[in-house]
Amino acid sequence: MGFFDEVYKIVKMIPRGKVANYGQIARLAGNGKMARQVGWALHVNPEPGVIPCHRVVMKDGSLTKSFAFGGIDIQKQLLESEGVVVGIDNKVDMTKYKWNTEDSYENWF
DNA sequence: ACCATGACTCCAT
DNA sequence: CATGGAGCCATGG
Repeated sequence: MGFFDEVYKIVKMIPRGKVANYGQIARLAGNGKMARQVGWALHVNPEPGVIPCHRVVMKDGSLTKSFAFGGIDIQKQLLESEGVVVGIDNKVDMTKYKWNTEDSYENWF
């Protein structure tokens, strides 16, 4: 597979304690307009413990309400267990926790 | 091939 | 800041 593999590979690269948004992953996978497909890819092929999909959130930091591993509360719990503070409105501070791919070149060095 | 759906995002109100 | 509509594209019926 092409796009899906890229998505899984990239999601696995997200550092612990950081989050990424769908559009960002889509762009890294080669197609900046596939944000929805990224979410769909994670939804149909969730590999708990392998793909840290709880680190993928909306562009504004909102957690997805259709999280497939038990709900938004589980995702929130997983994030906080990694040190990512989730607000009462289920949002994270993107300016503080966003995965900076620019500084992560070493990942595909 | 067409239509509906969706873990998205952008822009106008 | 909240909401709604439009654009987006892969998948499935």
